[in-house]
Amino acid sequence: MSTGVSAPATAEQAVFETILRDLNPGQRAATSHGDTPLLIVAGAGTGKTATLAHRVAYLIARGVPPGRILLLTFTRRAASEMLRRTDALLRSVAADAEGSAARALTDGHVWGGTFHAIATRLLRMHGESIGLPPGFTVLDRSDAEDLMHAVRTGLDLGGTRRRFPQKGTCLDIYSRCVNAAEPLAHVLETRYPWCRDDADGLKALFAGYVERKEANHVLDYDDLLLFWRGMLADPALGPVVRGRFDAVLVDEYQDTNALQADIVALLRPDGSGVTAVGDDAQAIYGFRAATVRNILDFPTRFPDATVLTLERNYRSTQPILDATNAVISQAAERYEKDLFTDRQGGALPALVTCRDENEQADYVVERVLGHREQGMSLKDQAVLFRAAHHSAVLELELERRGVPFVKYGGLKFVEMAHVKDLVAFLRLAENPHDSVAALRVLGLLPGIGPRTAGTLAATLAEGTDFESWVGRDVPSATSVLWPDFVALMRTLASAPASDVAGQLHAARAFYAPLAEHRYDNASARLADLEQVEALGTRFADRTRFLTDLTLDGPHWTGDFAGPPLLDEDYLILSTMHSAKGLEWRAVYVIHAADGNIPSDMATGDAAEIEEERRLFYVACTRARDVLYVTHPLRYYAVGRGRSDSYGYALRTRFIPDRMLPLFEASQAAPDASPADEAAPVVATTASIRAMGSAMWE
DNA sequence: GAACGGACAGTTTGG
DNA sequence: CTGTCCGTTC
Repeated sequence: MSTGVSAPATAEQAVFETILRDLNPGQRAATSHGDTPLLIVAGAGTGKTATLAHRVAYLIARGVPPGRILLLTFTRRAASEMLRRTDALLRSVAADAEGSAARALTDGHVWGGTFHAIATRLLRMHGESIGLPPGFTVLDRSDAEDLMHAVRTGLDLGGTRRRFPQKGTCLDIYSRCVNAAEPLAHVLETRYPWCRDDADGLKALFAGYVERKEANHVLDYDDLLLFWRGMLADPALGPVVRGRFDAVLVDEYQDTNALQADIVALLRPDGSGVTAVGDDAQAIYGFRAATVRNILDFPTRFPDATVLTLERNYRSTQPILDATNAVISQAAERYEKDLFTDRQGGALPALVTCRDENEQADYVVERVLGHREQGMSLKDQAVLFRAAHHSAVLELELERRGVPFVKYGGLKFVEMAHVKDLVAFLRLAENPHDSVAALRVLGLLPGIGPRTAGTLAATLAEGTDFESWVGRDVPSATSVLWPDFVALMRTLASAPASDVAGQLHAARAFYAPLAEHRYDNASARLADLEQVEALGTRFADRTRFLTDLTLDGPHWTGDFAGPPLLDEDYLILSTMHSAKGLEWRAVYVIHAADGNIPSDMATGDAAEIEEERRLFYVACTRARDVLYVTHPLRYYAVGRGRSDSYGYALRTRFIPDRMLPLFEASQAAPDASPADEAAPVVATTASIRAMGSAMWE
């Protein structure tokens, strides 16, 4: 106990008390837990983010320097949210405390970010000692596919004669092997049985891919983790990297993979200072080799681990919780958790049947505007769906009615072809060995196809600058532009790295006429490029710009050409995956039909269906006050042209009939003609035509 | 031989 | 809307 007169001790006590003040007993225990390994199993809405933020604050108050705390999250959005809360907490604590204590609390920065972003930072600092080129650049998913494709073509594996897995599939298989630490044969056997016969080809392909990455001075997403682990496993370098951190906190631990769990264990071999937070009921990244085993095995990996469970839900009303508890209770295996709340009031979640997608869109827009009239801003509401394209009809309706929205997930701004084109100029200037960037940029020039581009890229890679391109013999169609192009590249390569916007401007000036020739809707695309240039002004140097764009580019798409103004109100549209960790007062889960959730792309085995169930659970548990689950009965045939054929869809299997009492079931348009609803037509024009053709075939 | 333009098909989730 | 295939043009 304190001697009673020591003022600092008292002040310290006061600081701890302030940090713990607003927490419940479970959160308090987690926040103030000592140095032994800690696993917090936290149900949806139980204040997981708050607890982690408080724990970081508590560690700092206890004297751990902020710069020695590593906070690993799943998205940068989550990291900045958590750090913001930690910071606010420390500031309020510091305001009460004495001056010297206050300074210590707000001094220095916590290392916060995704595994990939932190890996990049550490590799830039220490990578050279394991032979990593200092100027390495990072390939995003589509760059990696491009490289895989180039290698496959080089090995003559992709020809039309033989069937060989698509480049995307090849990359998935490769990535699975690396992230799950499973041998190729096993991955093929268990997950890609139709590629079993291509094992030899894939091995050759992967070897070539790895070789090319090395020669190109590039790392893909998987490499970032692989090299981070490699540094930690090195007897000389490991202790150096490890020695940077006293505490490692991992959010969304259920969605980490074997490689990431290794990294955590290598950072803190005895587990001291490790805090992992997760919920096995919300594991939704199995397709990316995440494994719930990391949570389940945590106590085995760290025998002196403490496991705490948070069950008190602060987010949702009891009726919403009853429904979501029922959804997850059907899961085949899980840690029993029963979430409860004090928020007893509130309506049953709505389960709304719509005749078709258009009616669903109408219904959602009506409800959104209705809630807004009652004082719920658009930002307090979100529409969630399984796949990015599921919001297409809704987006049109929102645009038609002038409702602003921002869409998360799906094709990102930086993944659009013209944006990638522009950025590729800077990437090539940054790293002339990057053949993916080189091929992309060269391919833009008239007269240059894959072949010529390959030769030119190879010449470039022999040197370190663009001299070898000066005065080079190029196809006649290229010769007019070539000198300007080479001049541009030389300018970019020698330009001060700090002037990102200036470099983008120069590249844009060169690229604009090429884009106009290439695209029909060039003006819209050129407007996007101005946004990229504006984005560039926010970065201090080119390396950061390129890295951040690759690892965490802007996520918005939709009716905004750029980021919405902060004071503007807008509706959130998001994939269920991107909604993870977030919450809104009103949530609309649309397309809750079998085939969409569970996606018929993911009904291969029981484990996949279980993951879809958890995904649906994640979506529904985002709701605080009101939850709508809607599903159209009728889906018109997709594809080009107007087709009058359609099929029927059933309500998602995750809400079986016996769960109906937990919902308020209704029709989106109660005025529908009774005949239409009473006897649903089962025939489709397609099925009738099929019957017809069956007669004469 | 290489590039280009037109036609056509497929399209989960994400760092 | 992008990737891919194929016939035509340089």
